[in-house]
Amino acid sequence: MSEETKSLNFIEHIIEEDLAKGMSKEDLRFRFPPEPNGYLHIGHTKAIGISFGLGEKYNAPVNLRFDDTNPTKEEQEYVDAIKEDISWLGYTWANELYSSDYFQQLYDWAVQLIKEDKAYVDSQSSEEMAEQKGTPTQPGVDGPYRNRSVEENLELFQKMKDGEFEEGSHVLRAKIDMKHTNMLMRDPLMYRIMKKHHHRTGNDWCIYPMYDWTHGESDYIESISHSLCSLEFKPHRELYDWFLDQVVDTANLRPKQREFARLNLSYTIMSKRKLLKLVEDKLVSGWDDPRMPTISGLRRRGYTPNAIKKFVETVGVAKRDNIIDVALLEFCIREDLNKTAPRVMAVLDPIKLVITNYPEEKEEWLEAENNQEDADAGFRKVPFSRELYIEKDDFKEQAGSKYFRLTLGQEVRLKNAYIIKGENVVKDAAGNITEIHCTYSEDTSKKVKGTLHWVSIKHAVKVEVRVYDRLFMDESPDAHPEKDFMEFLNPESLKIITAFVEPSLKDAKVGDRFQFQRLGYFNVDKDTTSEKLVFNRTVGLRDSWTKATKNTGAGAKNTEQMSKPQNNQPQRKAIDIIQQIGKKYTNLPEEKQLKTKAEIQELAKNVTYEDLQPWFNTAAKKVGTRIATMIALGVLLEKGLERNEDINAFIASGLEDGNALLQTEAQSI
RNA sequence: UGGCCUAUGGUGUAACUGGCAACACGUCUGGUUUUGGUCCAGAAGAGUCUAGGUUCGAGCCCUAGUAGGCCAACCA
Repeated sequence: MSEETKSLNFIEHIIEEDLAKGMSKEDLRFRFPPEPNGYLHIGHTKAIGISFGLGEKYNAPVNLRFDDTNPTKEEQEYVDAIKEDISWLGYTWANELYSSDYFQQLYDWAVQLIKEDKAYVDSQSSEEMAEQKGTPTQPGVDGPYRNRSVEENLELFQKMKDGEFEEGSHVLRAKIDMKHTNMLMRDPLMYRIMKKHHHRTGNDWCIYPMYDWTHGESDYIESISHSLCSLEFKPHRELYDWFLDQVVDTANLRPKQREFARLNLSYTIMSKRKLLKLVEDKLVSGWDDPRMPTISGLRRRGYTPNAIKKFVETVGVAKRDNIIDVALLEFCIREDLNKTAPRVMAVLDPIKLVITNYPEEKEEWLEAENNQEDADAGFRKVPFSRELYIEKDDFKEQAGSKYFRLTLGQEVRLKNAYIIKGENVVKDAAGNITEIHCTYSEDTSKKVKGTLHWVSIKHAVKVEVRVYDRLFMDESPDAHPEKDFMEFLNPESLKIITAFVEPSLKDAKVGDRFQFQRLGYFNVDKDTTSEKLVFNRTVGLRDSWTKATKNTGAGAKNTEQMSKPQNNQPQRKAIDIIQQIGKKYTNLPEEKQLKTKAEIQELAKNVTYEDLQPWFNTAAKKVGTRIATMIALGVLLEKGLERNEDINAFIASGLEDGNALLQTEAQSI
């Protein structure tokens, strides 16, 4: 059984290499280390997907470790939310752990470092220390307390621990090198005094370790083989290794930190601080507002774990900064929901349709397929009667031939029901259409261009629908140094609509997902009460009609419909094709070279000197391109092109070139 | 005026040990369709940042440049 070989990302390559070099598969172990100071967002999903994905791939344990070394910011609420989000995504951690579990061990190691004269207590203000630290371009200088005796350091550190000092009066620093080119190595802080209650250790400690001192040692304690984090921690790696050097026993596994580029999404912000501001300023309803990029927001919006995982898998893992198009996220959720969401009919922007030849009191319950993508989804009944709602957009008094929907005199199909023909309209005094009158025919076998969704007015259920658009109108709202990201807020990111849905939806439960046919995917919001159903629009269907009309000047209504730059060229120029096929000329086997040469000569007949001339400056290294240019030049000269300085210089350079093929072509001219 | 990292279609990611640059999204055609959805078939779009070097052959190796990112919290 041959497995399909999927290409590996750079982290997987590193692991495979380690395995090849003798590391045992059983030693593989990963961790996801969130700080419980906010909610997880789609960006974290990438980190989660990488570490937990690796765990699944190699059948290795993955720890969930809360990095809780700063009691002023961290709260139990966030711990609970993070656990819920990871579970919801479908991942299982091997152990639930906390950096605070290791406070004693960390303290003991710190004492050991002091005894080895590798750490010292500094008693200056943070301003003084910052000054001595220098800048990225200027080395730092040693502070006055750097050479305290081991005994004094031990005593001071003990007193720090015992709570005898005020916050800010002393810190413990590693003694490394104040002139180091990496600023993180300029005697980094290991401990600060904080007389704060900690969500797990209570008031046991009044000194708390810093991230750098904590993280690598925690990895070591847990025997994490590969400690994966985002790119901005790259400079920390040197310090991570230095701290490890001080405590690692070579008999044990030594963790390895590797960094990948974090996920950025277009039209979205990921900073926890900025997301918090949206919550605090009440611009959104909370961390789980369906417009938020948080996992809880996406969940409430109707996204599925599968879609999110697929998305993370698709964006890949590399080391360069990226901005992923939200269209990819939308593709992933549509792809998933298309297969699973039951179809129903709902009218969001209703106009009354009267079927004049349908009896007043009659009603029929017609059979409707729940999901044609899923053979097991079954059927339901939908009520039909003389008076229906259809979408306003689905009718025009008169329209061009490209309009497939209802017009006067034309026939369209009502989904799951009959064929109707527009007859006339009723207007109010202002000239607005209030009713459309039509006649129906029971022959449903007819071929018609359009199919409309509808609901029977008598049976319809009135519901609230929340239609979301992107929160920001700029592709990267927080990438403008001159402008605040808040300036780009989209005032129309939420539209609350009263809509009518078919009665089968009456019993829908919070979280249930549906496709409102021809409109999009919707789910039942938690604000739903026994009185009122509330739906969120998860994402609209792909809509090539709106796309086509807006190009002809109908105008985009919202930012989702904003057109992207179109980059279509009617036809490629002959010279471009020549350069393309010429590029690999020297790599080709001889027979193919001949074929390619003939092709170039054929194409060259359509090339002007003005097209060709710029290619004379092609870098010497790009021999293939130069050969192609030389061949084409030959054709032009044969056609009667006059030689000039540029041409002669180009031929001369070809004659002198080290490449025999290029020489030959130059000689033949 | 330092150190580190990165550079491949519009976007994201591949390309094994150097061998005709591939996949997904997006875009555009056409077909099927009781969803202008899905599905199917196809197309356009890349001088692999620049200039040198090594090589029969470079996206990949070397050198120099350019551009972008990160680094000066008692945050993580």
